[in-house]
Amino acid sequence: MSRAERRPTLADVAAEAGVSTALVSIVMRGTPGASAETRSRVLAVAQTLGYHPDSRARLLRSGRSRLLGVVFGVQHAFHGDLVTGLYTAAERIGYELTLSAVTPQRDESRAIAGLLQDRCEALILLGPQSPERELVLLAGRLPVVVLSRGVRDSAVDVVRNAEAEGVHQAVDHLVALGHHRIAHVDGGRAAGAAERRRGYREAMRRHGLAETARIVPGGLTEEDGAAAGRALRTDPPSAVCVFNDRCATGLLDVVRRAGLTVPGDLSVVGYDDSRLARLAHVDLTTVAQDAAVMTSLAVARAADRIAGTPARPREVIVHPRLVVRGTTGPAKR
Amino acid sequence: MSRAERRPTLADVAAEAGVSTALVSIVMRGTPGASAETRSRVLAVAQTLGYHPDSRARLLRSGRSRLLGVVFGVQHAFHGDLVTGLYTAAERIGYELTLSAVTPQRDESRAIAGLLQDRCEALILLGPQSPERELVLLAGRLPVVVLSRGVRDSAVDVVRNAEAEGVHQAVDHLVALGHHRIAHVDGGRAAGAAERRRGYREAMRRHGLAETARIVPGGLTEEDGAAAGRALRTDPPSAVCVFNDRCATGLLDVVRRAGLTVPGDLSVVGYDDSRLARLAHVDLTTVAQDAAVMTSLAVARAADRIAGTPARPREVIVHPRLVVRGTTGPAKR
DNA sequence: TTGAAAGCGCTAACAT
DNA sequence: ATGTTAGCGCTTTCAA
Repeated sequence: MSRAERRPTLADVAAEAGVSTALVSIVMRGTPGASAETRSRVLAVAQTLGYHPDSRARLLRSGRSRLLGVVFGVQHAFHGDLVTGLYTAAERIGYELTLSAVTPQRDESRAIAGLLQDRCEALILLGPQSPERELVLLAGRLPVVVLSRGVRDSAVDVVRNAEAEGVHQAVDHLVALGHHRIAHVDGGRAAGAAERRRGYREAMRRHGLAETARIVPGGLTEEDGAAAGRALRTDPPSAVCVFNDRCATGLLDVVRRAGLTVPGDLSVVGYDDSRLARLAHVDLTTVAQDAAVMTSLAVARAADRIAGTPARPREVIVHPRLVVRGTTGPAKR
Repeated sequence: MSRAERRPTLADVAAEAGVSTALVSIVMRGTPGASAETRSRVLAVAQTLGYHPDSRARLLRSGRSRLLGVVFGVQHAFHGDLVTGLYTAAERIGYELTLSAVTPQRDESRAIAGLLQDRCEALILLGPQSPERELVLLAGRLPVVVLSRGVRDSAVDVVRNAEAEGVHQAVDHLVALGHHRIAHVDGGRAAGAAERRRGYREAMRRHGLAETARIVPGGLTEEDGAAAGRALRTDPPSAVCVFNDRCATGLLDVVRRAGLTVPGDLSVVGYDDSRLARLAHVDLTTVAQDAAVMTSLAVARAADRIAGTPARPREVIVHPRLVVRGTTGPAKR
């Protein structure tokens, strides 16, 4: 199993094909300026030699990297959806993605530092935790687009959801089904939680239900949802809007084990439209964030900033939509 | 917010500090060969100029990238754990990681091609789907370490779990609790499923329970588990070993809604010890794969291959262990 | 301890 | 359509 001693270079291909390196370069990049005959011969040689261009040398020479750095949370399921969309969007406009994960042992600044060394032309940060001043500092060095988090400073571009609006839709839906005692299990200090909480209060007030509004401490995880479910057992409302899908499934599990039926005794709405919610046996009514739209906006914005195109508005709001499934139904009597 | 026109280079720092670029290079790398005085002056200049070395140029010149390419599935929760471990292990021995994701729109060969362009020195593939011959071809170009999948060809290094052994432990545990009618919900054609199925058969035979062995078609997802749960409802066994944790939670959901108690009426064992299993309200007895061990082995193996150190055995087997939680209990009467 | 000079593999300007 | 030449920013001999 002999491994090639040295990877073949442009020069090797050129020598083998009997042409100049410049010509091989032209062929490899698919740029016009080579005869069809030469093109196919060079390609054939490259193929047999197992030649692959060295992107580092390429980028070093051309001065640009056409690289978009992405910081994501390796735990975070929704980030998976976003990364998927980012790849697609970046490819469409001729950019590559460099991924840098945040893990329990590798914090955000480490992840970012790695990308800076790679000479990314812009950074796309998914729900970053860094303090705002660090993001602003970073934005002084290169374009920064933040997803799923608000940033006040004008140096940073933002693409995010109209969080409150999603909750409005959820509450409207529940009210239309005849519910009045609608509770909200919140997300604590998680990104977006404050806004969703506000959305809940607004919607309840708008329906004249401010009196029955009830906010239960929740969180991001199934665990948090389970705790909230236990807290609700003594005096259950007829419907509940939960911070996210994971939390909602935890809650569902607990209330069902307590003997309540869903949506008979309790209607439940999640948030995210994660794969979890779509599972047939979960079948959770939820608020969908459009990952495809968010990511293509983010990539487009990054590209604009790199190109120096004035991009306005700085903050793009994506509108969520309610996906009605099986966990919501008419209020009893 | 003015953005720097051009990033400062080594030459800029050298000029500003009044020394040669070679000397700055020495200082920046922390290599011996510069006076303490020069060192601090150069460092100060670099600091004020906001100089960051260009890793591409650096790697191009030094001929090595010290880069390990990792292919992972964005969807796959356990891959998140593995990536976490890989970062830690790689850092320990002075390698960097380059991540390349497989998404619904971006297949494995695309992910691998990207890494090859980046001049990774070795590839670590998490549960790859590519046909074996492609992996072998790849291994002809650079060291390849495969995790969580067996590969017969001797060109590819493998780190994987003793899948069958995990199921042995699960069955032993259930038998010790007095169970006889133990079913297995399998993983179909998923990676590792055949082995786990075999492990189940072996264990049942060893306990003289070959007669009562029963394999129910399952799969990887909650959905599959739910279907298996429905299939079991008519004639439920007293215990069931499920292919993985996700599938197990789907099954749990269905059987509980059908009125069975766990572990009173039915004991359930999962596989993976995913975060899911550890949740307090799920509290699933499961078979743990040690991600930390697997990843440090994989990284060490990759480094050995890169260094040309003979690495034996080619296939490293990591032993799983049963984690007993709340979904298993004594058989009735 | 420091500097001069020669590339790493590639692309871009300019010739031919 | 093809070749020549000059670097990109850095590291690495080799000399001083």
